[in-house]
Amino acid sequence: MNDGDRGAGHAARPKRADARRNKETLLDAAAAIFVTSGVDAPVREIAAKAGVGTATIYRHFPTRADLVIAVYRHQVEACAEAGPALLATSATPYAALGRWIDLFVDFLVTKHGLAAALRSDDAGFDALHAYFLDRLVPVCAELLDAAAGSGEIRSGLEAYELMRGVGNLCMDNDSRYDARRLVEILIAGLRRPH
Amino acid sequence: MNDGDRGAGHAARPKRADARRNKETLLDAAAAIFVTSGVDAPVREIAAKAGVGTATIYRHFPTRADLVIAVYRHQVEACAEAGPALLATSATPYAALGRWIDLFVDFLVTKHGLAAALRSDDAGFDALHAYFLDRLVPVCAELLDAAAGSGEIRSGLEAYELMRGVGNLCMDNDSRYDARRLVEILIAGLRRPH
DNA sequence: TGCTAAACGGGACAATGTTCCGTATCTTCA
DNA sequence: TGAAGATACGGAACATTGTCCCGTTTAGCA
Repeated sequence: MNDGDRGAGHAARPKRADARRNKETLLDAAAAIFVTSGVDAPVREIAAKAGVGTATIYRHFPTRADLVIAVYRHQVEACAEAGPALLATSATPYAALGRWIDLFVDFLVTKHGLAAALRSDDAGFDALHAYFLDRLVPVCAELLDAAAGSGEIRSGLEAYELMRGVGNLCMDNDSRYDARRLVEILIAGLRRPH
Repeated sequence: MNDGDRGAGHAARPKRADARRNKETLLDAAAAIFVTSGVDAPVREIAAKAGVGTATIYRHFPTRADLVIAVYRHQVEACAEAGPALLATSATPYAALGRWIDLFVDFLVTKHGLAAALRSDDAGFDALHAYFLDRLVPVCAELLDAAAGSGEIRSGLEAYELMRGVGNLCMDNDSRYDARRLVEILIAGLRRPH
């Protein structure tokens, strides 16, 4: 789906060329700023970097969540698509689950403040929340179900809850804290006692 | 240690009675506001509830962390003191660890935003962070060491990291998320595979 | 009762999110 | 090619909140 069209069948008027250009510029600027200042960087900072007014940001991305989603969409999609692939190539479903969670963790820990935003019950982040849910929870559920089906893990934990827990464990940049290790322990805790 | 004295040996002039009174009033007001609006409630709101000016808050509690610590000091102390007691009365060190973590979770989940503040790398919360560390990490370390010594859990995880992980799992009020369950899985993940 | 230091309160300032409106620019159509 | 209308823009304006300052009040004491 391109920026110029409307997605649905009957094509309405395409957006103006300068608007499309600005949207691209904003995405690049936001991506750069997010790396240095996190996803909570001031709107003015992003606008300045892109060389546009603040209103332009709100016009293209009504909420901050929309901007965050747009910036990370590619990586989220890649993560989502990796799920079935891992399930097909790993020795056991549980191994696939572990590897997929690793991917998710890798994604989260490199994005300052993303996990915090994801957790936030601030209304402005609802869209972000919903997007991650729609895109990743079903993938996780598939892996979880497979691992439960093979008898490797206890059942009864919702994918939603697991994802949220992993996200919570990752929203921490402390130097004496290793999110990967904690997540690994959490996943180990899923194993059915035998 | 009372509010009127200086703690150390040579007693300087005690604080004025109205100052002590205001400090008490502020603590009560803050406790009430924290319940309804979380520990991030606006300074003005707390000041208004207590019927004092905003500057008075800063005078008594230079950072928000100081206020939060003062409000929850009793509960934190109680939690810290429960550690050795549980170790003495539980069937195994691992059981004691589990029960103590339960206490900690109970404390955290009932305080909106406390865990988030604890996690925050915002400089203003350094004191809060340090206090929790000083007071609770040693207790946790004792339980962890005991459980490792009895061979029930894998060793190699710092108490600091575990506490932080548990704290992270608890900073979530989502209705479809149960922090206790996730923490239970995490603790289960500590068990030495056998 | 009057003096002094402590404490107070509310306004001032700064940072940031959000919205509004006059202006500039693109697109279309003749 | 040159208006006309729709679209998008930019920055100022407003709201919220944390933080600090300063003139005023008050408690403690002689």
